Amino acid sequence: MQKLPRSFYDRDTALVARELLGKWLVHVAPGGERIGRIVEVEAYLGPHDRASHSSRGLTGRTKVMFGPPGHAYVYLIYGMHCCMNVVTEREGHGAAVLLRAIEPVRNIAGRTHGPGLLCKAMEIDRRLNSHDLLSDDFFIARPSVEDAPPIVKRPRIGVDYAGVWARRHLRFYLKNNPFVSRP
DNA sequence: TGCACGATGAAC
DNA sequence: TTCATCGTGCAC
Repeated sequence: MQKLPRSFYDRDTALVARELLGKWLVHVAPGGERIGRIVEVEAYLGPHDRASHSSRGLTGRTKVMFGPPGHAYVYLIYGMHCCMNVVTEREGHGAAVLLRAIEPVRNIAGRTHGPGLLCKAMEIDRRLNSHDLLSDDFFIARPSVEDAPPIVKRPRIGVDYAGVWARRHLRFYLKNNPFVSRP
């Protein structure tokens, strides 16, 4: 298991999204070390992407997205669920990858097939917003044995308000994986 | 200072 | 299809 370097995140967001599939999300949480295999993600390209939070510019909430790559962007949605993103590209760009589903690897209880459920199972909340993913307690790693299963591309979920951007195939998941939120 | 609205999940 | 529940962004 090898921690991903900063340079992994400082690249094209859709490419980073695809390459995050199969990687391990690791959180050394109070309840123990929790590990999940990333099986579903969505790319949010930047301020020009109408589905992205960064399309409203640099605000209190989105400042993490405009920060340096390799940090966690965690926010509260619908007043009750947390969603976790990984900041990508160079500082100031405003892009991120939403983690939508994981497959349990170690110490994972409950369902994981959705961004809110993923955070609950991984013990991720807003206290981890802006946390550096090159830290030792919260990071993403390349597993010692990594396969390369086929990747499916689909429109993103829940962004119908985004016009033409809602139709872009920026959601990626591992084909036939039973832990994907919506096959 | 007030208010409409979610990158969701669960129940009906 | 409906609803719970509250932080954020923007209107006033």
